[in-house]
Amino acid sequence: MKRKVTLKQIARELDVSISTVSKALRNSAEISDDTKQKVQAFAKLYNYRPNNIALSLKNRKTNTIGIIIPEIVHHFFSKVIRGVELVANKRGYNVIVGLSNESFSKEVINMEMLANGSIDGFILSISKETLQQQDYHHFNETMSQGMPIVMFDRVIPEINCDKVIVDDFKGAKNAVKKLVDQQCKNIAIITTKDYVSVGKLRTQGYLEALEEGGITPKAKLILKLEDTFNFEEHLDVLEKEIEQLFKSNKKIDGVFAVNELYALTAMKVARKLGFKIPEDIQVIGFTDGVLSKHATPALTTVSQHAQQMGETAANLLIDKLEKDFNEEEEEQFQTVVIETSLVERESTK
Amino acid sequence: MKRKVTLKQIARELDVSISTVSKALRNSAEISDDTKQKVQAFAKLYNYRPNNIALSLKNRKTNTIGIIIPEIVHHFFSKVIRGVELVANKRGYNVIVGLSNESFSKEVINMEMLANGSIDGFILSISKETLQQQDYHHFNETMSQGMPIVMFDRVIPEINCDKVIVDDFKGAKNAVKKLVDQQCKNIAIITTKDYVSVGKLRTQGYLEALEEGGITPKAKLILKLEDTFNFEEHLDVLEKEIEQLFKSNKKIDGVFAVNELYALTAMKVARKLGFKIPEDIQVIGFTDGVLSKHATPALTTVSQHAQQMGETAANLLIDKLEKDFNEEEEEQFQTVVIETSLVERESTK
DNA sequence: GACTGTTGCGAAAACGTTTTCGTGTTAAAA
DNA sequence: TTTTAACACGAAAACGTTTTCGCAACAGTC
Repeated sequence: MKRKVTLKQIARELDVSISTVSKALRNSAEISDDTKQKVQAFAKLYNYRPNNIALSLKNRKTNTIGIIIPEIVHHFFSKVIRGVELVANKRGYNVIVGLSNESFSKEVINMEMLANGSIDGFILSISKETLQQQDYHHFNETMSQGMPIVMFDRVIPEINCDKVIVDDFKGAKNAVKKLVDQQCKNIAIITTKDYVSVGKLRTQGYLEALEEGGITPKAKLILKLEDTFNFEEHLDVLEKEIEQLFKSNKKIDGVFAVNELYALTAMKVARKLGFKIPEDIQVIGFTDGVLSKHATPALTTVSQHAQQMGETAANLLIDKLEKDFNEEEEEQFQTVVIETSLVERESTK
Repeated sequence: MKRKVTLKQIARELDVSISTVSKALRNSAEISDDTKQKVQAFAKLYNYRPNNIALSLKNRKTNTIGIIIPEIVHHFFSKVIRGVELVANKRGYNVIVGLSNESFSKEVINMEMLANGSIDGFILSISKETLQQQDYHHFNETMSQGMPIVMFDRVIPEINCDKVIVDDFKGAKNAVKKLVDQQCKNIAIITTKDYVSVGKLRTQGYLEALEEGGITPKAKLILKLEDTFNFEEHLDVLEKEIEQLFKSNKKIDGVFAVNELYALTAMKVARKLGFKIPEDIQVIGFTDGVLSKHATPALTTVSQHAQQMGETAANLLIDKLEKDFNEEEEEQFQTVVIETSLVERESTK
């Protein structure tokens, strides 16, 4: 087991100084061709590679970006990571992943763990618990120490940083508009409580689409679910909630759900109750997931272009990291809005 | 924007030496209580945290582990990551993710990028291209430099390292046995070409289950697909292949598919051809995915316990990293086999 | 022969830590 | 008073780089 070879070892072997080795390897004009050849040959033979950690320390730059997400077993988030990794790698960066597991304290711990020199900047999506508690000190502290943050999807208006979001309002509005155009008269929405910003925005989109379609929204048709509850593990609870919705509103002919699971479950319940999709009830979901594509019938959804979000976030962050800080002209933050698109499949006419 | 405070700055402010600050913060007995208090108070005020990079350099230990996977937008792999992250975090490690995208060269590049000091060890699953080319020099080189590797799922017998695998053979055999027990007489398998080790093993399990059930395997019922082809993007091709299988074998009454996509598509095609599931044809998949659970009918699958694989791999790696290397008693490698379990849902009787 | 310029290389600092060892001061023991 | 021991702290090395600067040796110019 041979240890990794260092400049010092090469220097000792060849009886030159460390500086000479370093310069020879970087092809400095200071070094004679003879010496260069000797050193380079030796380095190649022993497969020398500069130690990243030493470089990071010297350059005060790790070329690594941290991404903190609430959950990784989730199509949306894993696609975002893919996007981040893609551009990060292309631009010479590594990606270090932290999972908050939707918990405030894990989010804080993860960020503190990485903020002490391990990375150059963050890309993150805020955990539900943090959103609820509205405690954002860790974001502000991190930024005040000169570490840039790019937030995506779940963001907070009050925080000053780059953001990549989807036009939740417009996406939802278009989806519901589609239902209205298809002659749906009683369109229900299955959404989350309002503290989840995306849920709130999508609900607003729903309301506006209805109004523009000349339909008066009815409170009975709006099902707001507690999003902290883990429905994936307790599908039956979700089913009951939705069944209740259908049973007390027999005339529902359209459903807009703010995520994949809600939409799928809605279809399942509807089918159980004897409705045909899309003949009796049309359903649209909101997601970037794989379930929709393979569902029966395949689910029409609002696509969020998760990978593109990841790519955009990574580019934003790296741009900021590599920007020349001589130009001290008041730091500017951007919010990039990714357009959603409606992927029409079989659950709508 | 205040820079992160360092020992040196604290030392200068308080007019003591760097050593004293360092010792005071670690509560060394060498330092007087007075000085300790002074230093600790100051450090707290300025929110001092030791720089991880400097520590890594000093300790020649990064407390970071690298995980290289072929694809992240994939339930199995993201669950593995979750498992890895869980125990890594618990044991004080960070996780850095590299995606090979099933490509040999990206796998090599990613590993080289991380092997130069950025991490302490690897957890990885081999890309398809690497498996095909059978070029494993990068694994051997990495290990010969003293960096441990733990492989999971897609492994190579010839390589000496810790491994975490699923009992593909047994899992497949049990699944097919279940079909046999359910009186299926013409059981087809949809699998991959043999260079994918897991595909091969699962096929063997299928064969043995048939033989034990007194059924003679028929070549016509074995569909081996080229796994490098991206079926997720070209579902129609996959459908045609499977449709061909059904059409030339009208008496098929059971299907065992080595992954989720194949199984789901088989169900879809079968339904299209007028078969009822599970009445006419029973289907079992192999996976840890989410599609199976939400399919209609819900798919019976062999669960791989992906998260557990990740946890096991992480523990194996960290154990090795933290093992006292004084005991030079011939390094031992383990292969941990995770038991699969059959999750029975609606696609079987 | 004295100056200038070029070439080729090494010493040392710096990045931020931890840790070993040395040392000056003071108090206790002889 | 002298010796010893305890105490409190600082200097310096080390981890592996890069880079600035200084300097010796030599060649060329006047």
